[in-house]
Amino acid sequence: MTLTDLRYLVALARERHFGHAAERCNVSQPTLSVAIKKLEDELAVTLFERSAADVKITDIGARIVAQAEKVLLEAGQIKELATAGRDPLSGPLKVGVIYTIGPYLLPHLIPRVHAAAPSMPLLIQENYTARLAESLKRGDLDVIVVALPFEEPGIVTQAVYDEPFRVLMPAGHAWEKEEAIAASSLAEAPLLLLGAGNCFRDQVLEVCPMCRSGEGLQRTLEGSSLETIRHMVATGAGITVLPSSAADPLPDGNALLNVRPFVAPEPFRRVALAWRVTYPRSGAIDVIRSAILASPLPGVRPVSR
Amino acid sequence: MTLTDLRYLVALARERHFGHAAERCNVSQPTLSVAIKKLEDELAVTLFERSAADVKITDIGARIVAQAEKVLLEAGQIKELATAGRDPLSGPLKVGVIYTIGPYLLPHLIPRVHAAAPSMPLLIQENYTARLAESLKRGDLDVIVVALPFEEPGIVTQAVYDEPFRVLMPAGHAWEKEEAIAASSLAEAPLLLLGAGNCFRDQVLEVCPMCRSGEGLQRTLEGSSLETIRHMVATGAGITVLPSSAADPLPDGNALLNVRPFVAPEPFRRVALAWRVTYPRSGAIDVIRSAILASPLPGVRPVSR
DNA sequence: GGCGTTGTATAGTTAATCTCTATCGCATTG
DNA sequence: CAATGCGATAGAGATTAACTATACAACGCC
Repeated sequence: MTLTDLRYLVALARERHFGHAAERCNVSQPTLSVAIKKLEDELAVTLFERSAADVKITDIGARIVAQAEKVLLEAGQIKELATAGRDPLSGPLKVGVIYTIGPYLLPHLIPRVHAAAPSMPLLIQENYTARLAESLKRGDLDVIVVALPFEEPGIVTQAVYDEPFRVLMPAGHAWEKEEAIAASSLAEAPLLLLGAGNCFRDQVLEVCPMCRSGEGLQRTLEGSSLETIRHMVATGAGITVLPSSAADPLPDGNALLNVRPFVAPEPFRRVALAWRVTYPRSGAIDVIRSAILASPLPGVRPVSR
Repeated sequence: MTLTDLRYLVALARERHFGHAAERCNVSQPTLSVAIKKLEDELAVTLFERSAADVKITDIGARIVAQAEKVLLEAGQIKELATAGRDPLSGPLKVGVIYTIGPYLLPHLIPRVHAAAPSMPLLIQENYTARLAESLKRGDLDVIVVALPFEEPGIVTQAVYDEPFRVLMPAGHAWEKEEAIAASSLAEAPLLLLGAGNCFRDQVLEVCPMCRSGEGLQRTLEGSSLETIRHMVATGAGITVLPSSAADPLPDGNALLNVRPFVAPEPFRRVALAWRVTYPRSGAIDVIRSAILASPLPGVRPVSR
């Protein structure tokens, strides 16, 4: 029993004439004849009474035809589902973002994606890189925004932008008069750091090897956020390093805080998109990339593909 | 897209492993692989993300699988319907009976058929032979009980029983002392006849050629029934001829009526079943035949097949 | 970092099936 | 009784579906 057989069956029930039914199905009369006979043999039921005068459907035949119509209807729904699902910009997209990007990117990203792909709602999760990677591989996320380096089997990454680091210090700090800060100076002041698990913490420590080795005065704030740290800096608890997108939006004449770049070569992080190689909705990812690049993130430099 | 493809699809969605899914479908892994790929091409949608680690279903894939399950479920119903409908003794049987048999046969027939085939309800229509024949050919009836001769293209008949004719006369009639009546005598008395269209009327006239030619005293009672005629005979309005099943059930010592056979050779009618050659439920017809033969119709002689 | 393992895709072949044209057989009709 | 209409059947050809064998990719393990 195939869907084709059922189509023949329904056509014959409608036409009550093998020739006409065959024509409607764009097949020859013998083809339809044989198919119906095969169906009857398979079901071990007489579906039609053939006579010279006309073709009559049996009681059981009528019931089976009604069921066959239901099957064909449901099968048609499959094609409709496929057509509707063909558009990579339709259907929800599960996006993951690391904590140190989310608060600065998402407010810009979400409306831009919605404008570009109105029928692609975003389901967003913020988390550590490691957790995002796990969810991505498991299929709980479709695409994630992380900082490089990020290497995972089965995952491809695409750099989107580079983002320089800034030094944040309270108003009245000794370095206030400096134009730019040398990375090596970081060990001299109490440096406020995010907790373990945040890749940005590691990247900052990378910038300041002395801090990493524990020679500096750094203090780790577990379970905190860049925003909390910023407030702490404002109260004079120490200095910190922020990505430009988090540091630069502040009005430069902020009463409590000063932002300074590093001296060249500026340390920076490279932010990338990552998804499973097998993920089929590449169009959706393109939309995300474009929306990120269209977002006004101060200080960032796009990475050409 | 075939039902087989959908079965593969559902299996793969369940197993999330091409090899295991193929095994469950009793096909080789490449067969299933190719089928899924063909489906994906046809629907122009990626249903699964294949990777070394595992097989993930896409969002659209999951929706299509759910729909495929629905299709397969409905398709399975077809087989169930066929199985249920395979029994010729299941489902209603549309039976037609001529007016001069129905009242005497049906009270016996119906309970016997119900006993033999409890899930085959009878839908019964009484009518003239010509009308029954029309309904039978149109498919409004499945089998009819008529008197022979009955020849119709596409219709087969099977004699069931022979039924002798009887003479019915009022008590005190001149022929009361006769053991048997000669057919030729019928022209001498007022003979009450059914209206045109009843085959039994013609058969009676056949018995008595003089009556047919209008030489007798016959009176036709249009729109009447054998029972009405019997009452009229009882009131002395004339005599009549009845089939034995209608005449003999009377207690012989009926105060108002006398029943006499004809002198040999007794005139009789041959009652038969008729159905379309193409009618598939021959088992149902066998049940009807058996039930008729098991009915206590006085005077009738079974006709061996 | 090469190598074995696991798992899917591809190639090539064979077998089944589907569909076609041509024709038969049956029944009705003029 | 020939003509016609219609479904069934036969035989050929083409398509498709299945198999086996093998390639290929990704990961894990010494």
